[in-house]
Amino acid sequence: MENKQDNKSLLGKACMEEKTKKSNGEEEEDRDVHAKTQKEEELKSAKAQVGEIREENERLKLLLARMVKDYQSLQTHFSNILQQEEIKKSKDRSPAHQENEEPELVSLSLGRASSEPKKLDEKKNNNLILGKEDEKCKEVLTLGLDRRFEFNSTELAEKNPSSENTFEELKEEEPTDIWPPSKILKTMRSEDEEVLQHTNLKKARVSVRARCDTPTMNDGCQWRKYGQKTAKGNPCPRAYYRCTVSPTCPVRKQVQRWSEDMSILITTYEGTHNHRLPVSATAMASTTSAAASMLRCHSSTSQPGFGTSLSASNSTSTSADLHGLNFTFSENAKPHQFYFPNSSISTSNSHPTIVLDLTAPTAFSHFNRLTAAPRYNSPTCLNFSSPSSANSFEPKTLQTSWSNGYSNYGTFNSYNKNIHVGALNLAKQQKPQEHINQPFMQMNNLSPQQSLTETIAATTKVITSNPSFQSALAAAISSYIGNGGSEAPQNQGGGEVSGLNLKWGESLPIKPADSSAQNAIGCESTFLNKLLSSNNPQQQGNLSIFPPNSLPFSTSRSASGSPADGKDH
DNA sequence: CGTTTTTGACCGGCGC
DNA sequence: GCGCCGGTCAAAAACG
Repeated sequence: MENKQDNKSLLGKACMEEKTKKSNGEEEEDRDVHAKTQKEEELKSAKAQVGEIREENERLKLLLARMVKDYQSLQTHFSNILQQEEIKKSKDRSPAHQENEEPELVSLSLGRASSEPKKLDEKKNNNLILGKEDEKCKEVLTLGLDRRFEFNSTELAEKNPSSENTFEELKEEEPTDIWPPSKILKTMRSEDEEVLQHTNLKKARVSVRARCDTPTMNDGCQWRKYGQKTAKGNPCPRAYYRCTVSPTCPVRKQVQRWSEDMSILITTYEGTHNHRLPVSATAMASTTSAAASMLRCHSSTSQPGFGTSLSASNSTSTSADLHGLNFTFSENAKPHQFYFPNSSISTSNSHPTIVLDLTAPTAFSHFNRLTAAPRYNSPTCLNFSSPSSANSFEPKTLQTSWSNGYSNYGTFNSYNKNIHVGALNLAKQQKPQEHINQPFMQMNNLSPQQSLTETIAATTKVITSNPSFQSALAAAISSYIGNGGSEAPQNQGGGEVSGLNLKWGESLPIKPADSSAQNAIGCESTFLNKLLSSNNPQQQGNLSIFPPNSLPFSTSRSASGSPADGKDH
């Protein structure tokens, strides 16, 4: 480079000296020098670009190396703990011993991923957890990365629509079970945890109860009915649906009218989508995922009667599976609680179930009766019937089509921006004869649409806007970003969490779920979506959310024009 | 004709 | 072991 510059200056000097000669041949020579200079500048900029790319490459390599390292350390932990478990199982464990161990198990299991009961056992000091928390957090997050790899692969597959197999192939390797890590971890947990894991393996369920005049709730996903049964204790048949967005998607849902108030539809979701969701489906998905993750937290704590809150002493960690993304985070030193509005948690069933009651306040009395019913046998019934209008995140306008899907667009006004979100359409237009419970709806004075709008917003909002939830999430993210986050590029479409400039999310082109979606409304009432919604004015019609199956802190800016998302068939 | 729904059969878990 | 029950399968029917 320097030589070239020298040459350039020499040439320029020579040029100046000989200018007086003014011969034609010399002018041509002058032009040649200019051209050379231009080429050299181009070369320079190109080299600079290459350098930047190299740097980026290095950063990515470092990130990958870190991930691999974390994975390996976890594997080491795994084998160590497995050995210790073997040794321990050979001994008879006294109940007292179990009791002593339990608090630690609680603390660890909350993070869902971690696996170090024995390590901590050695320390015999809960406070030390605080010191170890960061490390734990890293590991926890690392476990989450397993999932993120999966999602990343999805992203890759979407980036390369021609290679659709990418995701499929990876999926074959990935367990399609809802809680893949739990399978791995199962063997290395204590017996108590194994029970808990077992319940998780039995698939946590999120039951959403909402007023709905259609046979099925319009949650944005595509479902195919595969069975119907009349369950005991309810004259209304229970319909079984499976998600058909992806052929391998394990998600099922059951839909049943509540026998005591047939205007209320009970939709029970089970599983996590292993594919990208249409934007219109993210509202419900995020709600149920958050609830499910809370349920996992709940089930992984063995505190009695804590249905009203999830709390633990000293240190807690919790995980959230948002849009299929596993977030596991910890919060130190201070107990925090997650309140579930209108929700109840039941672990007495074979399947741990959390019930989100999205019926209007008017229906709340029913809900109370319901939760007292033996089937749900819930210790708790939380009233959230909404008072939270004070919440600054409350959207000024919200619409939903979960009840009928007649209106066109859901718009919420947030941060002084109108964000038009995708249509939430799920339900196909119903045939008249399918409105089996219409009379009940006619009896219902409250507009189902309105009530559902308010309640779904409130539900998600309360779950996700809980300061503890946010701070825990923010702590986890900042912890992660703090570790590797310098590599995280600036995301123009990122959202902010708890005041942290955490850039995340990915812009998803909004696309109606299908043709009928244009007549459906978007119900992006979830606080999460708002939280993660894009402030990116450049991408009209795009909404930055947690991409269902993508790297949460994606380094990719590929969102725009991704051909794969929201594709309905 | 391809896709979805219906519906009886089948299966596995659980309690007795 | 038996029966009940929830859940799934799969062939047939219905639908677009």
